[in-house]
Amino acid sequence: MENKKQPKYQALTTWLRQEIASGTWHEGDVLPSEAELCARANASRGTVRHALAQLRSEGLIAGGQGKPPFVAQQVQSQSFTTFMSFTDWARSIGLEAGQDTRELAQRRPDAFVSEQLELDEDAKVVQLLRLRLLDGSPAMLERTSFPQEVGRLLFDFDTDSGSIFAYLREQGVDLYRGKHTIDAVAADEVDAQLLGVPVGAPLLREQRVTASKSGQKLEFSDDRYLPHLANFTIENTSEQRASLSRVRSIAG
Amino acid sequence: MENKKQPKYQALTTWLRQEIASGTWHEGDVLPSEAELCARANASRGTVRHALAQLRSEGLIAGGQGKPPFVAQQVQSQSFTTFMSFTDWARSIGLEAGQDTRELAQRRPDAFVSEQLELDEDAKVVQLLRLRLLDGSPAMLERTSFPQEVGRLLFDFDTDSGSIFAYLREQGVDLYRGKHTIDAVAADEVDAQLLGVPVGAPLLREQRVTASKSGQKLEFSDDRYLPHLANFTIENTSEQRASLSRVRSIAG
DNA sequence: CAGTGGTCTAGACCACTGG
DNA sequence: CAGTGGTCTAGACCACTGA
Repeated sequence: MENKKQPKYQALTTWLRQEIASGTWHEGDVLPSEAELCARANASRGTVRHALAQLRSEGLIAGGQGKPPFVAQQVQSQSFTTFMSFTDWARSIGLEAGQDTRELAQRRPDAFVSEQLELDEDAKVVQLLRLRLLDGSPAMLERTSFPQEVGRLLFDFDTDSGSIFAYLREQGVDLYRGKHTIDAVAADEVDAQLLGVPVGAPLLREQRVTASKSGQKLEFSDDRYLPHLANFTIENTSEQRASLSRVRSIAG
Repeated sequence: MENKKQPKYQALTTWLRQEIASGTWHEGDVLPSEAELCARANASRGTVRHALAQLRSEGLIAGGQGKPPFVAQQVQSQSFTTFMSFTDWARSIGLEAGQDTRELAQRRPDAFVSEQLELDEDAKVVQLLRLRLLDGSPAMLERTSFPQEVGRLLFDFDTDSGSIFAYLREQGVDLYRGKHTIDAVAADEVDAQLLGVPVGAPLLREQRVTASKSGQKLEFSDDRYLPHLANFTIENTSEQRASLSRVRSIAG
């Protein structure tokens, strides 16, 4: 038998997700009815509905009363991983992510960072200043702060080798939820020098706090993008809440 | 009896939402156990769990196995209307929206606007240039273009009186879905003069295409915010997709 | 240990869709 | 009309939490 840890409804969603991804059912195609899925999966209707509800919430399927569910038009929407990881994002748009670490230090944070991470006054953090590249060209500058329990893992990691997000997850760090604030900011001297723009040039800033499932703050980051290289898009309707994705800017 | 159209689980979510909003339970407080909610609502556990799942997906409550659910930190999340309408948004944060219409004109659009609205080459649009205020101070500059069928309604409307979004909906215009692109841009001369910042100052830009349920494009807008007055926030988790809101910036 | 939420079942009735 | 999904029930077993 397989890993019996995974609940049945999740096995079902995984199976359906794969079938859709692999093209067994295409956009607009009708899925098997709930009753038929029950039979195929040898599950009760509640379990099947639990699985379908999950796919519904991901926007993969749609459908209404009296009609079988169908494969929805693929919404421009990114998985948690793609949205949280610059490396994953770059790959998803067909570019290669690069990184140039300028500083990795342990120090006492300023009040703002300390507040974001909900740290004691005397707690130290590990701070990383890293230039991110797309196909070799500067695209974003990240200033990331980690509490010591998390940050110490970075001293055993080559921060020029790739995704810290992926590395920390491999190390068992429970990066579960992200809160992102997006605004615009003028480039300061450091931004200007590393990103190759004049001081005062507009940058697109994303400030992010990442926390564990239990709410413990694990990371704070201030990421500044060249606005002609990246932006954020959101779609919403009067029936659904917004879903978000970060996409490559159209030239201009 | 009441409207019996509303299902029981939804009545439950509504009730719980109100109790939380009205402060019966505060942030971090523990909610009644599922068993107790069953008793109080005279409902089965499945129904109660359906209601709780809804609140969970909205981020209102959290909690894990073996522990009762608790009220989570309030997620900033906005309805479609609040996100689409500056006027509604201002009200939701306790400020008064104002507007100063600088121009309302009918003309042939440039290629970019024409493409966004999916218009024929020779079609004209109604364009609006309007400064938006928060408590009397300039906060955002909007450049909005409407296809003629929609735009002509504006000539019967006082664009200095309030929400165009609300007005158009009253007129039966089916503003159903929005696609928003967020980036940063340097203030041009018009921006600079009306918003009271130097030319080249960073502005937070939201470009938005609004469409009907059937996909017809009804509006394109380029809105430029003073970045210290507004920003966008998004939350996501590894289980749920992102939800978005535009929030008032903390002073800085 | 008792109490909690997580999962699952089997069956029921209703509202809606399509032929 | 038959078939579909939407709602609801009653009961069961498990995994986890905290006293």
